[in-house]
Amino acid sequence: MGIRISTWNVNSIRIRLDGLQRLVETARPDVVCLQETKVADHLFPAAAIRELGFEHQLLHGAKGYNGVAILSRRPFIETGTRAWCGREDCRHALASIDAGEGIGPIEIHSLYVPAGGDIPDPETNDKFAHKLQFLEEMRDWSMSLSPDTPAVLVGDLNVAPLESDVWSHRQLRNVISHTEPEIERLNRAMEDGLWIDAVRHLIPPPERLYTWWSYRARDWSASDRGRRLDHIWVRPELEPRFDDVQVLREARGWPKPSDHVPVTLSLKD
DNA sequence: ATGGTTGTAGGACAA
Repeated sequence: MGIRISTWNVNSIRIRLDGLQRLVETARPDVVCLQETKVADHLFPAAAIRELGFEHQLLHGAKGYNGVAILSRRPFIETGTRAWCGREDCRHALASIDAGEGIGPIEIHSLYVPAGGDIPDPETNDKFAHKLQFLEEMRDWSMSLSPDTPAVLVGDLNVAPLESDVWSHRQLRNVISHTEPEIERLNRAMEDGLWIDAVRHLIPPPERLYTWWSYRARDWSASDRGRRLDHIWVRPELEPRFDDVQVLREARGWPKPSDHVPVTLSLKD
């Protein structure tokens, strides 16, 4: 049976329902993890999404900003949310789901790391300080996870760590998402066997790979000034289950696109 | 060169 897990920063779920349907038809996910749903739970378009086959929905949203969700064809075994940096700002939802006979239950985490504002100085920019603190907390949290439970962490981590994750390492090295302090902290959160970057395991550098293109470009595809901000990490024990990864670049060209595209991981039995 | 666009809002702010 295996399992297919998609992650997508939708930048408002209510205006991305057509896109979600296209994602479901194209990538055939069993589980969809969303970020930036930008809607309070009682206004979430649950019925329309149920129609797409996702009967089980874990919502963790707020009015206007942030918001994460996990949509599943299969029942949840357990669900939860987590507050980061002492803030209840709807950036993390988790659910355990049966991934099939050979794999068993896995814990799936949908995460939305703060973007961090514009100025890469934690002294003058509180948003950047928050982002760095969040990334530091990711290591502590990762080390606290049970070593027995296979886990997958997906979402908009808002950091493009590798040179081949950005259109120009030189021009972005002082731009938030690709600065040294962010990359250091993101790497610390993965090191020592905590997580494997599943996407780069299956599509290794130096191949360029992006999941986000700014809305501000005249022609996003022609200029192709993208960054890989959306990630899928898995605990090392799941590595033998890797089957395939798909970055749905074409979604950036859909009508009313999000600025992020979906990423899908297939795990096999 | 310090722009440009999208979204939630129904003005300013976040991304």
